[in-house]
Amino acid sequence: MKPLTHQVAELVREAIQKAQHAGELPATDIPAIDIKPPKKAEQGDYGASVALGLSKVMGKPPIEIATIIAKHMTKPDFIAAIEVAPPGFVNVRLDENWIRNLVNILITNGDSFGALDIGAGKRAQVEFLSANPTGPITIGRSRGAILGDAIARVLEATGYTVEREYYFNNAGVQMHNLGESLRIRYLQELGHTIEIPDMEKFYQGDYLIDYAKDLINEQGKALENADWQPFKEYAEKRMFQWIQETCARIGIKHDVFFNENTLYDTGAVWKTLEELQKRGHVYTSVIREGETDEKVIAKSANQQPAQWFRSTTFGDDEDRVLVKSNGEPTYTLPDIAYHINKINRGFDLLVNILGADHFTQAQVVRRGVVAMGYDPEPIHVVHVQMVSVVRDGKPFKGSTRRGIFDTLDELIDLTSADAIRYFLLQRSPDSQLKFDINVAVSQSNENPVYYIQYAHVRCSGILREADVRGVGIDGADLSLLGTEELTFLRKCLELLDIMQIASDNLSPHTIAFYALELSNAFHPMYDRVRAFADGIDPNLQKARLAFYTATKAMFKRVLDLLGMTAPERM
RNA sequence: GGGCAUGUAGCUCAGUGGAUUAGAGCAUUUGGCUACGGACCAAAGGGUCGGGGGUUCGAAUCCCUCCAUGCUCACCA
Repeated sequence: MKPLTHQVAELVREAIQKAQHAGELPATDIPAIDIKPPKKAEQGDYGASVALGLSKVMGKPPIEIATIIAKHMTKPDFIAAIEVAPPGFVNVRLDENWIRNLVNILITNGDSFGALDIGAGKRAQVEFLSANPTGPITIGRSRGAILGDAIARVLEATGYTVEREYYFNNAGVQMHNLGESLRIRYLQELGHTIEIPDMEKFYQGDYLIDYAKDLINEQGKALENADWQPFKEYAEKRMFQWIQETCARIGIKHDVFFNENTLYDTGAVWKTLEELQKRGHVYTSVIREGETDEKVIAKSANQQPAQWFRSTTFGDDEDRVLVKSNGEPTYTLPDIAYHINKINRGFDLLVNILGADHFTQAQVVRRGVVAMGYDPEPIHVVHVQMVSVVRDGKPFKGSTRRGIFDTLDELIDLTSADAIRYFLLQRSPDSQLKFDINVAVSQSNENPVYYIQYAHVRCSGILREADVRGVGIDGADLSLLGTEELTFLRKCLELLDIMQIASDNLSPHTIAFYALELSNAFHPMYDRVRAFADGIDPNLQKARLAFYTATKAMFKRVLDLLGMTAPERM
């Protein structure tokens, strides 16, 4: 199903075209038609303001244009009435029995309600959390992790076949240092007196002491004379286990772990360089072309030449180094190769979640992709702003365990996976985020997570009661549902528009907001629309039970889309 | 200094050209439990949409400018 706003827009467009053919409206271009719910409910369900904009080009008063449009509009089964309102709106009223039928749709297919076909037949990849396995997931990274997963869920719901990918590098200096750090811990645990060398490079995390003990349990002294490599491999294995365990706790699972090394093994990195050279976008020089800073010039006088990407051709402020003077590539080169690899895997949409601090790098890579002759259009980079954690009104300082700061694990322990997912998804990625631990753990009306889940719990309560009383919903007469229920069902219908927006803009926070609005529509109604009131008509009771069955499915669906649980009891 | 982003109610934030009145949650004030779970509900107060210009019939939304805040401008990874 398409969002009704889109269907109505299409009806309006067709009506204008028909009127133009009939000579009742001048043959002008038709602008994009925006359909919005009017401010006041009594003005209808959807309104089009297109006549106001057309007034000038068509040389007619808006009200006249609106009247002509309304006259030519066809009326599908979901529309009860088409009306014209000053100064020139075309308003549409939905058919109430059609709305009531949403109850049946939700009961039978609630778990796919709001699904769209935007991405039907298309493949999307979402790359997120790509962190080198040198430590546990930090709070800082968790926002991107949860956003990436939520975007993947949105894309799945809007028809895409989605792969979640984790890109990592296990061959760099950091991993060498990690291996070396574990080696030192291992030797220390065996009783050797080893000084911790360079504090800058040494990984201080106490977990390495635990790993060293485990390693001794498994292999004894066998590695006493080994170099850093087996330690690096062991640390990496453990670290990935840890990262994946943390991910599992919060509902995240990657389909593909892509090792940067494969880009070297297959020669892709150097092929990328050759291709860029062939295309004339690379030069060899000790210094950036056009460098004017005398300090930089003086400093580089004795250096070996490096290979530069002339990214300024593609709008960059300055050219970037691809291969350092020591012959090693910078991250830019394998990053470009990686993106080419992704494009060649045939995805229609490539989403990449990065911190705001990676903005420049992402731009360089994009320019590299263009320089390689590829269309960068499928690549969408979402940058997330910082998240700061607050407890008791003060910046949160993580665990006192040495070397492990601000882990996502600790935050899950302190709060809950549901709370973290909701609070991190609640805001637009563009806005900086304050995560207040006190609010996230509070079991009160400060906490929207409980407010939303409580709606599901209340529905469950009603259905439990129905079970006890042996009342079923078969043959429910939905025409008995009143305005309160209809208001809620109209709200349910909005999910289709929300999904469209969330998918188009890669913005799951709209769903988080919607979940709160839906709860806001639910609770007042729950108070008044009772299924077990004294002396209630059995037919009305049955209709309302069907309605609450649908309502429960609706909350389950929305919570699913956010990756949150829908509890039966709290 | 350049780039990107942000600035909307006391607080946290939605809202990327339309309906005489700019929304939500929390907080504040007032009222409501013999009910399917009160982790709830009803009502009220609270705004020069950072400042100033401009475009438009119409601007929180588009353009210019200024101010404030965050991130970023490596032969780092």
